[in-house]
Amino acid sequence: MAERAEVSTSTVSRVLNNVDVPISPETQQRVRRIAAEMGYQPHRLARALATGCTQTVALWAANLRSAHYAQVVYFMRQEMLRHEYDLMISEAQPHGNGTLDTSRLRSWPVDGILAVELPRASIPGMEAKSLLAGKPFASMGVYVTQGADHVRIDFRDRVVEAVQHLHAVGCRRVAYLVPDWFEWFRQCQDDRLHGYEEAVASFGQAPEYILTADEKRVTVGPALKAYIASRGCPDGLFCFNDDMAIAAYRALRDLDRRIPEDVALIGCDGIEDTAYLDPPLTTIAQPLEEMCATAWAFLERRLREPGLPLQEATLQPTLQVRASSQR
Amino acid sequence: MAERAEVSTSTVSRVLNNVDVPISPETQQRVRRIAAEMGYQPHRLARALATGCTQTVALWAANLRSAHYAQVVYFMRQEMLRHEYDLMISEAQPHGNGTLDTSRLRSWPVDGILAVELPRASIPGMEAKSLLAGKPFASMGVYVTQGADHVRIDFRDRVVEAVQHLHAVGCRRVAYLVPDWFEWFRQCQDDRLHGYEEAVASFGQAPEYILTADEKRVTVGPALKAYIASRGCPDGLFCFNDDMAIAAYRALRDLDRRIPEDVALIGCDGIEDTAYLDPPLTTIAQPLEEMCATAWAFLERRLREPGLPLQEATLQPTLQVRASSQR
DNA sequence: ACCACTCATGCAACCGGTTACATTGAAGCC
DNA sequence: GGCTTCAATGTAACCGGTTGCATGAGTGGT
Repeated sequence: MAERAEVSTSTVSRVLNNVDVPISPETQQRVRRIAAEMGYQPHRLARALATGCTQTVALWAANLRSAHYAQVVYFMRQEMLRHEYDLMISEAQPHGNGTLDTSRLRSWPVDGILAVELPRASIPGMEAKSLLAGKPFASMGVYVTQGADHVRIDFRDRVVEAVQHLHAVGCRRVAYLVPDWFEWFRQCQDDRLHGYEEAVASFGQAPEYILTADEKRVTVGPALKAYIASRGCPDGLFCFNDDMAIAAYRALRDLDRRIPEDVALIGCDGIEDTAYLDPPLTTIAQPLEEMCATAWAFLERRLREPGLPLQEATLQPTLQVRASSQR
Repeated sequence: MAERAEVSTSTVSRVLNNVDVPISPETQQRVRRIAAEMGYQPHRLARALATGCTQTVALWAANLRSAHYAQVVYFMRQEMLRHEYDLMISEAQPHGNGTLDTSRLRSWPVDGILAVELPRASIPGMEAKSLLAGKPFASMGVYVTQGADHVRIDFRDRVVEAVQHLHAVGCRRVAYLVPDWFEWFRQCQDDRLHGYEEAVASFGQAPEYILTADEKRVTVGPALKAYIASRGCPDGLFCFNDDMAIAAYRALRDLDRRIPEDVALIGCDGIEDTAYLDPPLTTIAQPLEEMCATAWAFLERRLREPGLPLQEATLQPTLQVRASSQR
């Protein structure tokens, strides 16, 4: 502590942290001036060690590679910047047994954790809370995390609207392109699944699922082609997310199916790129900025008041109708 | 220290850190067993405070919103994961005066900094090194950071190849779509600029620049349309990056110009999405995985040996010819 | 038997702050 | 004037580890 040029360290600490202990105005000014002169930066590690609070939160995303999550990282970081917190990033790495790998997270002392789309945490009996050793936790997204602060994106009504819209423009066979973790989705109460089933039921079609091994484009495209080759081509396609929809563009083009004339297409998430596809993709856009701001507000509040009752909010995505579903 | 059930804290520390002080085998086993039993996690803050090393690095990206940087974040994180380091993310925020805002970075005690594309740092007299208060530093990308470890992507030859390829397929007026920080680019020795100028000179065309206010799609598209309206349409377009190329797709479509028949298009960076556009975009793909691995290796080495001479590497991107430039 | 020396481990200072508690000096009250 | 009270600041313990140095128990040499 070079401040000893003037007074003792505890006084300095009190002044700079605005502790509510009375301090003479002259001393305050002197300390402030000296600190400014020498460009004093309190050592955050030391402070964190003493106070037990690091001014850092972790963002835990299901899949950092997708543009959708990149957007979430972006917005969340803007939010952190405003609140003078730092952001560590992590990726959800499911163990073989279906639990989440928290070892890396636990090792770094963050004050709290923000998570996006942790499907498995929403399965009863697998609360993320217990996995995280009681760290303040807020989650966001479609999958509701049991027993934790959560900002929910309620896709159901928009999916119903989207699929009925496909029917309205003349589609008579609307399939759902979806990763084949099918049982998970049912257990997770996936809104999209329910919305799709409700919608097709409303116009008397049986649900038709096109399953793909995962969400990667290199596997989705071939799976779709194979499906069409063996069972014929639906005239409407609702996709689990925009990434899969983008893969579908290419697969359909390779098969000489026109969008939207032969197949009308709708995606999910609202990735910016989809507006630049040819034709522009109809998609259900998530209110990411609001989602991030709300989740941060929840977490920040809980950091201050750990005993707070559960905080929950539900946000509505919006259907953006573009040319891929217009006839 | 709950370990006092057995021995004293210093011994525990020595055992778990494999210090080269002789320790009896029984003690070692006992300590290890107890530690395992109680799931002991050394408190990283405390360790960091004592050792002065946090096992954390910051990644500093020019623009987190773009899919290109999202990829970099992704690959870098994979690299960190392998090496048991944690990653903080930051974004380069240029001050009004052209320097970089390092305050957020300096505040959190990371061991070192990785940066991607810091154009201004490559301008003589603005070395990033001095800005970072001597923190170990490695940069990556097109813009070479003066006086710092650097992994360079050398675009020049590939850009020459790309632009000559446009000429070879019949383009006679190849323009360069580029953000209008034009003076910066010259000062930064931007390879793309030099490559473009060299290539058009090789077939006797004068360079033609289409300047845009920034790289955002919402501004690039209108700028391109306005340019074409006033000066006519080039038959070949080389784009500063893929994001701008994606914006160009839409603008050209709106103007009823076909790709590649009316305008042949080439982008830069190799964003995954570009393969799914219609037609798929010809692009110059950066070897991101290798870039990240090399930059990490440089930084890691410098953390161990601060006095090391400058480390530099140059990687070659690859021209991926796809339908957007084929006739 | 004694000394020198090595092996194994404990002690205590330190990293750079925060904070409960003690101390000091001056003002207020009877 | 002595005693209480409170404002202003210093002291020291603590956060949870790491590490230089000291100590004590064996061991071998003479």
